[in-house]
Amino acid sequence: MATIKDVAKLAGVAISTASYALSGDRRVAAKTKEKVLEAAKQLNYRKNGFAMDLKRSRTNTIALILTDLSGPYYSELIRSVQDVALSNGYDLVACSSMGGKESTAVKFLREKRVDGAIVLAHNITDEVLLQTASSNFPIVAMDRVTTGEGLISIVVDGELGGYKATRHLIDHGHQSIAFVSGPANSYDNMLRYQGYLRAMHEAGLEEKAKWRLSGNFVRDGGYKVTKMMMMQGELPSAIFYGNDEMAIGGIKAIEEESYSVPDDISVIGFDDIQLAEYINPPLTTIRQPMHESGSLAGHLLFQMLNDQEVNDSYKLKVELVERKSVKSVEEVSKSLI
Amino acid sequence: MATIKDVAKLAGVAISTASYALSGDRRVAAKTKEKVLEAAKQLNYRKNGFAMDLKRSRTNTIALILTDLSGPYYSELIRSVQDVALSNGYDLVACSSMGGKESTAVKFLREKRVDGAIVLAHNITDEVLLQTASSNFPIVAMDRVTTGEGLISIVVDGELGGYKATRHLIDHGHQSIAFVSGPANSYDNMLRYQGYLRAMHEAGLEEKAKWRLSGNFVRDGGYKVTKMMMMQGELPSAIFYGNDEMAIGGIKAIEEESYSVPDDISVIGFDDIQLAEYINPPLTTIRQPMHESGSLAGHLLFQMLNDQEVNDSYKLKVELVERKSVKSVEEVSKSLI
DNA sequence: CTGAAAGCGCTAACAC
DNA sequence: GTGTTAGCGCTTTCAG
Repeated sequence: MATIKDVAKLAGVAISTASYALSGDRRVAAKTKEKVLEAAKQLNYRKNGFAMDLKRSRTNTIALILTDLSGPYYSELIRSVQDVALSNGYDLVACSSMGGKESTAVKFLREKRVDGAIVLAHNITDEVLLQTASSNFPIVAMDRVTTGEGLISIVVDGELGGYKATRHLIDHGHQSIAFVSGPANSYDNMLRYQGYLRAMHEAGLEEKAKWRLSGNFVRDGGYKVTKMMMMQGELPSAIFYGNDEMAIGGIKAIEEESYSVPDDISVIGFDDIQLAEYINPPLTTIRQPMHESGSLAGHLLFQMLNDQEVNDSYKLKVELVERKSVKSVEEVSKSLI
Repeated sequence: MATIKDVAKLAGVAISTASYALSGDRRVAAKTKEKVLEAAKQLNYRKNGFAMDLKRSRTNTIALILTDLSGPYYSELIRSVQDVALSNGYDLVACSSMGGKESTAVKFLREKRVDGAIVLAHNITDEVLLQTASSNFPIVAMDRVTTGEGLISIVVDGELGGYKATRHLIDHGHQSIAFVSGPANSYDNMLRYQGYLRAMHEAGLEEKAKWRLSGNFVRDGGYKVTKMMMMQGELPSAIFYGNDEMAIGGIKAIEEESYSVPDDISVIGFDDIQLAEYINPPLTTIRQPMHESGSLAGHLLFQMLNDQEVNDSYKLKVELVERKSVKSVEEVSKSLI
């Protein structure tokens, strides 16, 4: 591999001159520059990125760390972060935290291969974040509330979301409402559940233990849990699934047993993933402000990178998007007559 | 930022000893090692990744380059590449080629910030690929046929796909079949179109110019073009959309005009994106073997990285997945009686 | 305008 | 086992 040294030699100039010429410094004579460029081309010279980063001790790159690069949910988020990065003249790389402590993500953080990071990955411990972040290595954590030096957090108001979802069901006359939760250790899930409880209590409704089930935030979990619920006989009139994936699985289960959504059972989800609007019936759900949060995360990161003051935690509002998977009980009974 | 030098000094050992201790070389005494580790912890020492890469002149990382990180189509591909990378002990970063020559992607390639790359991004020119690839910087290009030193390619048999799709329609008795194409400069599109033509000619059918329209591979394009077609009056009995996105837009247009898919018009797509199975009616389409191609790309890259021989181009088969958007003309006419 | 030289932080011979 | 040292390839003073 040709180095700048080779280029300089071939062009018959000093290394520094070659460097200047290559990086377009204006003080090299046009003729010299041309010579260098020619030599570079001839040698198929490629500058070595690390050497440069090492010297500059800056990478001009930020990382977006996700649990699973292949998850389809993040598209909007990724896009907005990307836009912000681009408009700040920074590069963005995405990497996965699969593999926990050994993952690419953790390596990137620990070894400072980037100038800062946005992390949306629950399998990275708070400890790692706290240890890695510092004023010259800012991190924006999403969906968790850890803060510290150089570490700020953005969360979405899941409690409010849970409340809104449940309230929507109650407002439509539902009294028996099941909650299908995600993993027990999930902070998001807990918030959504708390919102659910608040709405239920406020309306003087009771949560039935047998209608609180866990589907682990995955489609198949929602499916299985719903099947189980149906086998037990007594059914709720509405189900609040902790996320859309589970709701999609749930709807499938419901329809397989020849019940109809929303005629027999109303369903509401959470997230508003892309699929939500395409399934049948289109899913009423709580929309996560992906675009806003990505964009906010990006901006905050750059503010920190530029040593500007930022708050250390942000909470984003959430909204209900009404589609066709919830029907009011009055309407349902009317149509039965 | 503490460097290894600081650690060594605090621990009272030489730099090399510190380095050995930190990287777990077995020849340092347990006690020394402990001292070093303790010092490192105290200083909150983080090793500098570039310095290491520079020294080692290897990064243990490969890049997956996509046009748009936020595209949802690639999930399966990303996952399979990720699996292969992980199981080879390599890290994977994904980056976007948005921004063309100035993009992160091109920078990563030119500056060799990784050991090799898989690129699925049409806005990166063949030239860049050819220039950057070399025996010690292998690149696997997907969806294009450029090859060169250290550069191999994987394509999916689009011609066959186009043929199969069209043939499926013909086998269902359709004679007037429209083709909605993607961008004119798209290689994929061309292949699919050729397959379409081959099937048409083989069946002695004629392509009508007015039924060959371009929807630019986007949903809205499919929608508009279909609307236009419908306004012109005479309708085909089936439409082959160059990709699923356009088909989804097209179906919307068709239904807005109170026609039904597949009762009035049969529709077939290409790609088998996740949505395809969820829309109404579920879309019959040609499945791209995303998982297989990702996995193949990964394996080939590692073979090249390990200086093993590989072919320089691979072509993957494609299969039809039959769902509900195509109906045979006999069935249709029967139901009209 | 050009050249010599000092490192950036780390690894890996090599010598003790 | 541990210390010394020579770079990896580049940028960037500082002299000339």
